[in-house]
Amino acid sequence: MGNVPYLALHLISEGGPAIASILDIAKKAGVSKTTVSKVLNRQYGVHAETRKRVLEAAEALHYTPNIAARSLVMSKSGVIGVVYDSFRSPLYMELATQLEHHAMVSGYRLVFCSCNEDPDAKSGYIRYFMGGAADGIILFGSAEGDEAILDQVTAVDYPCAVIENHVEHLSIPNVLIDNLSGAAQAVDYLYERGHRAIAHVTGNLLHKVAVDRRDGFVKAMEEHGLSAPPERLLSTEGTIGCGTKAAAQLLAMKERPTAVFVFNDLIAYEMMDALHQARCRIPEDLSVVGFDHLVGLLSFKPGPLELTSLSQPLSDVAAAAIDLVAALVAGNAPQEKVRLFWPELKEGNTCRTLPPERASDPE
Amino acid sequence: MGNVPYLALHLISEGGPAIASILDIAKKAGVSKTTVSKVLNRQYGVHAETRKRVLEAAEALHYTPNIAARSLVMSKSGVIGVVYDSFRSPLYMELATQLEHHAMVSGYRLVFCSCNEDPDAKSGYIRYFMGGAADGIILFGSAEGDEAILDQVTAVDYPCAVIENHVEHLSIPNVLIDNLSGAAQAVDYLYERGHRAIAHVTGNLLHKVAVDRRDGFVKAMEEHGLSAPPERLLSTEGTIGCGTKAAAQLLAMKERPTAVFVFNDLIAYEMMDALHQARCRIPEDLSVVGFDHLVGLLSFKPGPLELTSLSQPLSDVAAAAIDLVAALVAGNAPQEKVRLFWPELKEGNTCRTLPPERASDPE
DNA sequence: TTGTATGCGTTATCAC
DNA sequence: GTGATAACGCATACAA
Repeated sequence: MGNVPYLALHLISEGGPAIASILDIAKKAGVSKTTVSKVLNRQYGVHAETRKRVLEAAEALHYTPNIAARSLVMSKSGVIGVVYDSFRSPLYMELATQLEHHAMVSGYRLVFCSCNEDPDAKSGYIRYFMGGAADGIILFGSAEGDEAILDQVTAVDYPCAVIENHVEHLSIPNVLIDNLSGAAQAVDYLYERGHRAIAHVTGNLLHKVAVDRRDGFVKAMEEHGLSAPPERLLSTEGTIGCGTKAAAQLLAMKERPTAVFVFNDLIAYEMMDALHQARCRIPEDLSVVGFDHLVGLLSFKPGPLELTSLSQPLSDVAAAAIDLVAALVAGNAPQEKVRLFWPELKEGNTCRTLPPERASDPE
Repeated sequence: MGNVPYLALHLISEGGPAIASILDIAKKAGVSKTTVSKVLNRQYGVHAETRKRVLEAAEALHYTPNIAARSLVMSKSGVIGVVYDSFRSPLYMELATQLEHHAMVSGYRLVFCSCNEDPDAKSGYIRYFMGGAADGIILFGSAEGDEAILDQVTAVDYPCAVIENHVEHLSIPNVLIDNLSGAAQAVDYLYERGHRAIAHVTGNLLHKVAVDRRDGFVKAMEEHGLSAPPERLLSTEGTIGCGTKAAAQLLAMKERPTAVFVFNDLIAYEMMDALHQARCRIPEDLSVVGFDHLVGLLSFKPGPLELTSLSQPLSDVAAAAIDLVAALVAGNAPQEKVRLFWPELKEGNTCRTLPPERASDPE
C-alpha cells in the first residue's frame, strides 16, 4: 500500500545505485534481519553454519551498511569533521595529515572540508556535521565571524575543539600555539644580534592569529625598551601578493629597519623575493624572521635562502585536538580548557649579527 | 514501553549534545510534525501565523536537521566525497580548492578524506561514502590497489569518477591529464634545444601516472629516433628524499645525459638542490623539465631557479570531475567515459640550448 | 490549512 | 539460536 510508491520509485529509477540492505541478505540467506545484523556485527550466539550462509549472501550482494540508518539509531557516526577556511598552505596540509593520523589511532574517521573563506559555506558545513554527519568537529582558524558560529555550537553542547582561536567567554576547548611567545622569541633572537629597529609585517588582522603575533611583537619590543611605532607595523591581508607589497613598503621607508619579523613564511618568502629583485640583500641589508618553518614541511626549499622561522609542533596540536573532541564525544569534559603549545625558533641564514657600533644605537 | 530505554538513555547521558528534533519544535509550537517539516522546507500551504510560531520555536531550540534521518528517507545526502591518497602536495591542495569551488556551484557539499597511503583506510572511507554518507565519490590518484576497490564500486553502480587513473575494463568515467602528451612535449622541447642524451626520473611506478609518464617519455624518445636505455630511466618511489637519490645516481653516471625529464616538480626541485650542492650547474651542466608547474600554484618560489614544467589545467579537471559525478547521481550516464585534458609546457630557466656541435652528437 | 500514518535501514529488546 | 517488533528523525501521500 503505502510502500508501493517507494518501491516503485526504487525499481524504476535506473540512476540510483543498487546497494543491498540487511533485509536483502536476510531473504537470500533465509534468515531474519536480526540474525544478519548479529553476524555482521560479529556478535556471539549465531550458529556457524548460519553465519556462513549470511556472510556468503552479504558478499554476493556486495553489501555495504547504510551509515545513515546506523547513525540514526545509534546516534553516533564514528566521524570527526574538520572545518578549514582554506586548503592553500603547506601548513594546513601537514596539519591535516597529522590529524588524520591521530584520528585513525583513536578509531575515528576524519573528513575535511574547506569553506574557501566563505562564512556561509562554513556555517553550512558546521551545521551539516552537527546534524549527525559527525560526532564532533574541529574548527581550524580564527576568522572574524567564527565566534557567532561557535555560539550555535555551544548552545547545543556539541563536541567541538578549536585550533588557533581562543574565544574567552565560550566553554569550547582550544588548542593553541603561543603566538606571543613566538613573537617574543623572534624579537629576542633579533635583539641578541644587535637589532633595535625592527619592523613587523602582519597577517590578515581579521584573524586572531595575526592580531596575537602583532601584539606579541609590540609587547616583546616594549620589554626590551624598544618602540614599535605604527609605521613599522606593516599590515597586510595575508593574501597572495601581500609579501610583494610589504617589500615595496619597506623599501620606501625613510628610516629602514635592520630586521623584520613577518607573520608567516608564505609572506616572508614572497617578500624576500621582491626585496631580492630590488637589490636589497638578505641578511646583509635586512634580517628576516618568519613563522611556520615551511622548510620543515616541504620536500623542497621554498627559496634560495633558508628562512629563520618559528616551527609549530603540528603533531602535538593534532593529537590534542583529536583527544579533546574524542573526550567530549565520550562525555568527558576536558580538565583544561586550553592546550597551549610553544613554537620553536629554527635558525636559518636570513639573520645577520650587527657589528657592535650599530648595536649601540640610541634607544 | 519499548521506547523507555531510548528516552531514559537520552535523558541520562550528560555527554551527548542536546539537539532538538522536529518533534520538539512541533510540541513547542503546538502543531504537528508535518507542519513543522513543511515550514522548514519552505513549502507552501502553511498559515503565516503558524509558520512564524514554528520558526520561532526552531530558533529557540537551536534546531539543526538530522541529516542521517533526512538522507535515510530521501536516499540523498547532497554530498560528494573525495578520497585522496595523501594531502602532501601543493598540487593536491589546489585541486581540492578547485573541486570545492565547482561543487559549490553545482549545489553539492564536498568532503575530503585522505587515507595516508593506507589501502585499508581508503577502502574504509569509500565504503563509508557508499553507505550513504555521500551520493557519489571522486577518487583521486592511481595507486596499485585501486582497481580492486573500484570493482566494488562498479558492482553496485555507485556514482564515481576517477581522476588520474584509467581502468580500461571498468565503466567508471575518468578525468585524465594526457601524460603521454606531457612527456612528449617535454622531450620535444628538449630535442629542439639540441638535447639527445635525455634521462627520465620516474615517480612511484605503483601509480599509473608514473608509468604513463615514463612510457610517454620512452615513446617520444623513440619517435625522435633516440633511445631510452634502462640506465637512463631512474626509478624512484616518489617519496621525500628520492630527488636527492636521483641526483646522486645522475652524478654517478659514466655518460651523463645533457637533460632530464622528471616525474614531477616536487622531485625535480629536491634533485636540483642536491645537484647544486654537488656543483652541478643547472642549466649549464644539465637541463631539467618537471611536471605540475608548482610555481603557478604557490605564492612563493620553490627554489632559486624557475623550473620549466608542464602545467595541468586543474580547474578544468575539477569541473569535469564534479560534472561527471553530478551527472551520475542524477542518473545520466555520461556520453564519454574519458575526459582528457592537455598539460601545457611553461618555460622557466632550467633548460639550455646546446651549441650546434653537441647537438649533432650521434644518436 | 493542518494532522495522521507509513517507511527509509539499522540496532536493540525481548519473547520464543 | 533465532525471529518479531519497536524505535531513531525525517519527508511525504493522503485523509480530514
